[in-house]
Amino acid sequence: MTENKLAALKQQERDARRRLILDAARDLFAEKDFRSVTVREIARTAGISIGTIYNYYENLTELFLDVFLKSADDLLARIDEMPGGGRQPLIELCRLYINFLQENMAFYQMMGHFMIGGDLSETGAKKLNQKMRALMDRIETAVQATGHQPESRLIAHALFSALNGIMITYARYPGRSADDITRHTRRLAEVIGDVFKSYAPA
Amino acid sequence: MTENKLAALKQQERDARRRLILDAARDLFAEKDFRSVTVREIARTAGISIGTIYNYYENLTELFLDVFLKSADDLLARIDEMPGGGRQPLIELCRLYINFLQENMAFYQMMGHFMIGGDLSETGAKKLNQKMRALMDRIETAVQATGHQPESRLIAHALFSALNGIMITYARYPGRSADDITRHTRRLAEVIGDVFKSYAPA
Amino acid sequence: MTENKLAALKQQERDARRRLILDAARDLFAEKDFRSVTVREIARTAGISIGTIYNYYENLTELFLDVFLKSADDLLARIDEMPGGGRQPLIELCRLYINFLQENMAFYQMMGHFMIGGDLSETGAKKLNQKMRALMDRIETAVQATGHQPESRLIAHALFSALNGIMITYARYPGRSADDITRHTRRLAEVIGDVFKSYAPA
Amino acid sequence: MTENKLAALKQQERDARRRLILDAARDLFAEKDFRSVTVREIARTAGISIGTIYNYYENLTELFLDVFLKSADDLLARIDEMPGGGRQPLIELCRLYINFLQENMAFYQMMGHFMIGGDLSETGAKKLNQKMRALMDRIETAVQATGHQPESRLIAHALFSALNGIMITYARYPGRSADDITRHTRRLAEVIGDVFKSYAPA
DNA sequence: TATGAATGAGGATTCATTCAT
DNA sequence: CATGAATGAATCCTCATTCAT
Repeated sequence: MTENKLAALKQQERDARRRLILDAARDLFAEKDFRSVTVREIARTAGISIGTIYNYYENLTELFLDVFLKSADDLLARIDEMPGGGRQPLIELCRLYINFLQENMAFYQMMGHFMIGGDLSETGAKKLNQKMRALMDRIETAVQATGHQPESRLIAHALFSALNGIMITYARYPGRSADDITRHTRRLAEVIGDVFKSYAPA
Repeated sequence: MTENKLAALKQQERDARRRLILDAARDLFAEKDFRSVTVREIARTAGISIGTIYNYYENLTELFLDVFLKSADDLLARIDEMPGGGRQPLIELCRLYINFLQENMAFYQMMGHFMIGGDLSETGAKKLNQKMRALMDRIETAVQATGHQPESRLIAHALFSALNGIMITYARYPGRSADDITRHTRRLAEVIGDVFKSYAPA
Repeated sequence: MTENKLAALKQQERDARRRLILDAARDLFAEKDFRSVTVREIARTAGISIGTIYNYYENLTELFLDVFLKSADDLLARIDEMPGGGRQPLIELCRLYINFLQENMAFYQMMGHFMIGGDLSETGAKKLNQKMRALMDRIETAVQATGHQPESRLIAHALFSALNGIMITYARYPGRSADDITRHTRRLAEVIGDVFKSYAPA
Repeated sequence: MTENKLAALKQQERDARRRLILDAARDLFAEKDFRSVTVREIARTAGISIGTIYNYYENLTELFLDVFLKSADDLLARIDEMPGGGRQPLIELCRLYINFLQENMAFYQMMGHFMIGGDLSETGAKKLNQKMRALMDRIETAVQATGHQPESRLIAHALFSALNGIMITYARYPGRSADDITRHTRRLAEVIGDVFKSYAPA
């Protein structure tokens, strides 16, 4: 029993430090393109040494992937906590997602990155796909709630794309204030939500 | 007058070489992530020296921006050449744009890049914004053609975002064949076109 | 007395663990260049922790040296067990030595390493030299048995060198099968043995 | 014609700088194990930047190989310049080779290194083998001159091994003065030469 | 005494940019 | 104006060793 407790403590400490690294990375991703974040920076931000990072992650890619997965978990949790009583769940979901993206710029950056080239390991790719599917399930459910039974998956894909597109296009529109951008992207999210809600395929 | 001619000739030659560099860059962008393309590669592909590239462009960013701007010009030209007689101009536009993106992966990659971090110069940012506005004008026109007078600019933004989102999400979906992806992205473009076409704000 | 027994037991345990480390290192050396073997690998192979290794050895060099010394002991034992009745003891010795080297690649690698740069401590160097002298004694004895009384030490040196040279030159000749190499090195050992056996200085 | 001259000059300059790098590497190899020589050190010693080295060599291995090949050329040249009138060409050759090894410690270090693992490219391995064969040809010729017609190649291999072995065993015998070592290794070379000269297989 | 996470200097290599020719 | 060799800061990652538990 004592051993069990000790092991549990060790694991807790390990998790804590992993979290430290993760958060450091996230903080940096909020400031700039995640691709230009270096191990040195992460180490310095986390207040640990470079070598320690490699005790927790095989390489930078694995760390980046973990940030992505954890962010996806956060997102899924937020969706699942959404009050179900709202009368416009689709639009609510759009708002929620776009707010999330705005706070987690790196999430969609990584989505694009890993989708395209992102030298992922076999298992890494699997984890990624699993999260993506889980996310799509939530969206599809919301789409179905608007009355679309057939083609609901396809429409979910389209909606997901549309929301992502907002970020790539306007997330940091040069020359606009952060507030302006926030307001605009939210407005767009609502429009898109409304557009999809109203959609009734012939 | 002779001087003028000479100057004109010089300018022509200059333009020709600029084109050479541009095309070399584009060819390389078609093969891989534009961020991983090096000056050396561009020089080799263009059959000129590295130094020459720096005679035509201040730095790599300027070159990349120029590729983006020229691609935007191509896109605008294609849109303006679109046969106007079609009964579904909005859907046609969606198809055209998504086809364009698929052939010009670097275009949307750069859009994301410049929007987010892209260390652009003042003038560079201006040129970029101008092109984006021109593109948005075409989209707005198509949106208005479906009957939306008020809010047409906002809807245009939403549509544009939606189409871009398709690419970031599905352009190179891992594990799918190129054909599958092409088919799926086109299908999504049509769905989005249809969704927006059918939209009639309350 | 109890204390003595306890101390003896402790010592036994200590020796056992030392042996564990040693054997792990040897196993790894059989697979690859000893210079590329890491402490981590040794610890993992031995099934103990890194720290423990440093409880038994000051540093990696000391461990490597110990492997060398133990290998030398093995070699000496084999030589001393050689049936004395053979009529060609010199050639037998050559065969034995070359077989040993082939099974203990690390032995000759380390010989070269320690002879050249090998940052050995004072005591380390002493131990090394002592073993080398012991080995040379055996060779000299075999040389004398062929009739060479004067200069026998010098000839022993020459013979020893010659045999070592076989390994550095042909031990892993690229493009040859392991079998081919074994056959060739043995053939060379015999030639060298024969050459030295036949030698009668003017 | 002017162009030809210009090109020739360029090539000369290129060769000169290659030589600069090569010599820097050689100087460092004389001081310590070539495996522990770093790019930074070579660059500093040569008085150039790190990047420049990579303009002349794909990677460190290629540079090391080049040092080896150039050393081999030097050796072959020395052998071919050997006065042919000597009455003991075999012993002369042994002396020459051992002197060479003593001045070019890295040569036999690399021989061992490349023979064993030395991640050589296809072409690199070819060049290496070619030089080795050229060297062996010289030795075989000298062996034949002592009267051995049959088995001369095998004996040449044995002799070559034997000479190399001198270096690995005594080149830097710890605790001996450089002079002592030189004297001893030369003496051993002579013994080995004499042994092989006198050899008459049954 | 055993543990193994933390350390960080040091490794090879890359690449945008400069500048003498 | 074209050239392309030289530059060197910056990249990721490794690994012997230490030390608190």
